[in-house]
Amino acid sequence: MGEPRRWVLHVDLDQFIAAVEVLRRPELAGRQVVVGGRGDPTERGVVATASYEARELGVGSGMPLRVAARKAPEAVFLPVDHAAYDAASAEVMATLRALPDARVQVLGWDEAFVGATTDDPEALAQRIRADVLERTRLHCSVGIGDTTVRAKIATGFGKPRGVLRLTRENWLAVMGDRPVIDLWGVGRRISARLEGLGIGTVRELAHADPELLAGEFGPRMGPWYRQLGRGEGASEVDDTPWVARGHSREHTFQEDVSEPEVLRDEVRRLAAAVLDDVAAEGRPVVRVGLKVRYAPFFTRTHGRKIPPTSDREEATRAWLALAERLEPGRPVRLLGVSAEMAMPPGSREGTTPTRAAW
DNA sequence: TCTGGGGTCCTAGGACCC
DNA sequence: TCTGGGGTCCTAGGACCC
Repeated sequence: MGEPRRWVLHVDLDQFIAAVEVLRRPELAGRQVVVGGRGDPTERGVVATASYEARELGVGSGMPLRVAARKAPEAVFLPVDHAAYDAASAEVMATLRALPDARVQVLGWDEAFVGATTDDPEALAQRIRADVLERTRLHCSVGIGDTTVRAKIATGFGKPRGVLRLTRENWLAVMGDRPVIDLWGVGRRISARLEGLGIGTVRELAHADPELLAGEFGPRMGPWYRQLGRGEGASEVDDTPWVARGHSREHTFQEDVSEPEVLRDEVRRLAAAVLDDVAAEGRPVVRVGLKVRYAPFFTRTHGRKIPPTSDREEATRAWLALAERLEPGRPVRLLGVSAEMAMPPGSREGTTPTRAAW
């Protein structure tokens, strides 16, 4: 047991979206459930979450719905229901905040770090699992670590409904021989570039030449990847309120669109939704962006800094001006509209690169 | 297989200025 | 004339996460 000390716990709900859907439709328990898009597997869209039963057939997050339907023809397909997940998530986070002397840093709908001082982190983890289950009827897994990075990785080994501890002492024993892509923050591309440097495992990354990494990835990301390989990072949970940098909306057309007037209407529609989100923050727009994905799948972005404005007409004109840059007649698959807002004075700037995910 | 939507941050390169 | 060096701002694109 030992002396009380600081711990980071990472709480992650098990198949969160699918679990929320099953809660309100108990008849779906034990069935193959796939949530994504508008719930129509003949449409353009991807899987948000699949139940474990569907995963057994090879259905996974990010997979096109049409592919999922081929792999799991018997599955129940449901539309994404943001409001329902928002509500369930709020209950989970409230449960965590009710823990005594705990700092809570929300990472997403179904994830949070909890910082606490205890001599028995496993007992705390089990209490969290019990509290969350009692209050929300949702199961979760908990990773225990001496850094946020290790806690986050530990959760994956605990799933489902489990608890695992990962610290400086056992990090390399557990992770050393695994491929770097298992690290949080290393994806397919970075993994391939590391492979090109002869770095394939977490242990090799942990011991890699810092100069080599800086040369390949730059002065910030190079050192950051080496730190990741060592499981190092923040050891304290940051529970200061998060200030959104921006808002965006995008839409994939069910069929490609070439008509300029249809595209302009879509820009106006997306802009209105973005401006609603921006208005809720009460900060002016300082930069506008337009994203276009031409058929079959070629994406471009256009952006422009603008004089700070909270005027809807003015902002909308800025987006429509960007839309003038669309290539006339070229079939468009997706349009997106984004806004960056002025940061309030004294607000926290980004800390580490993986802050990106939060 | 045919590829959503909402975020965040990093990097490279050009423009511009002294 | 055959061309510096550094800093800052801006834009586009890349990568990652849930």
